[in-house]
Amino acid sequence: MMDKKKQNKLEAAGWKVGNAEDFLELNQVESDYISLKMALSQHLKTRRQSLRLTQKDFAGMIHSSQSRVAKMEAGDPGVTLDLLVKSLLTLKTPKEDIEKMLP
Amino acid sequence: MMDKKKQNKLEAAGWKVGNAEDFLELNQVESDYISLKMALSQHLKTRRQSLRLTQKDFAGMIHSSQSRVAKMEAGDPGVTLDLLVKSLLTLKTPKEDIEKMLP
DNA sequence: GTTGAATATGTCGGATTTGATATATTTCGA
DNA sequence: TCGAAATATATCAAATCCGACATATTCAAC
Repeated sequence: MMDKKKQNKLEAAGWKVGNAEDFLELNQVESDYISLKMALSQHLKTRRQSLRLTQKDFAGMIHSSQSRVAKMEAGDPGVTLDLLVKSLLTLKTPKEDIEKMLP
Repeated sequence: MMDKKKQNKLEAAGWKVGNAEDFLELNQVESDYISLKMALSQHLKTRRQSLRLTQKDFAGMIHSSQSRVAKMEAGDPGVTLDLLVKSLLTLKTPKEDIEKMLP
């Protein structure tokens, strides 16, 4: 439960609590998170293509399946950052490329 | 199954297949992935502390529990990048801080 | 040393993500 | 246009991750 003491502590740290602002903060996080995933999936697709790999070939490299690679590249919500990051690491994506995608 | 045609295609793209090198590549990815998670969890801990938030308070901010926050900060393997990234975004971690953690 | 707050550790049922499979659709060279 | 390769979409059981809770341990103030 959100008591006054806790609320004061959070507000002292600069956080709005208990009102509509809370929603906005969360939506901003969610929005950034989704944008990041989208950027990673887009980059994965173009990088795989530039390496002339089929989805099936790449799936083999990460011990997954063609259909899951397709979902990754389509920005399917049911794909984790973990899988996307591991995929980009497998394709030796340059650090600078990943930096550009950060929100 | 790994036929010769596919193998040639992968090797043309610079990938070693079918031998011990495959293991080394995968281990490198896994190693980078784990290092990244560790760096993120460490940073989460120090950032939360610098904001003078208890694990319980922060758990409330991300609608999670104190024990899960503890696991995040301890680098528990059963914590996803997704949760760590959302946490850092919630704490408005500067982009530059995240860039420093990339492998 | 006692006490209480903060953090760590273990467990669990439910929810989500996974690789696999089947199949539909698109792409593209012959 | 035809056919095959590539990609997209749907479904599923198994594996993984989640928040929640209980409890143990650490830490700091007194």
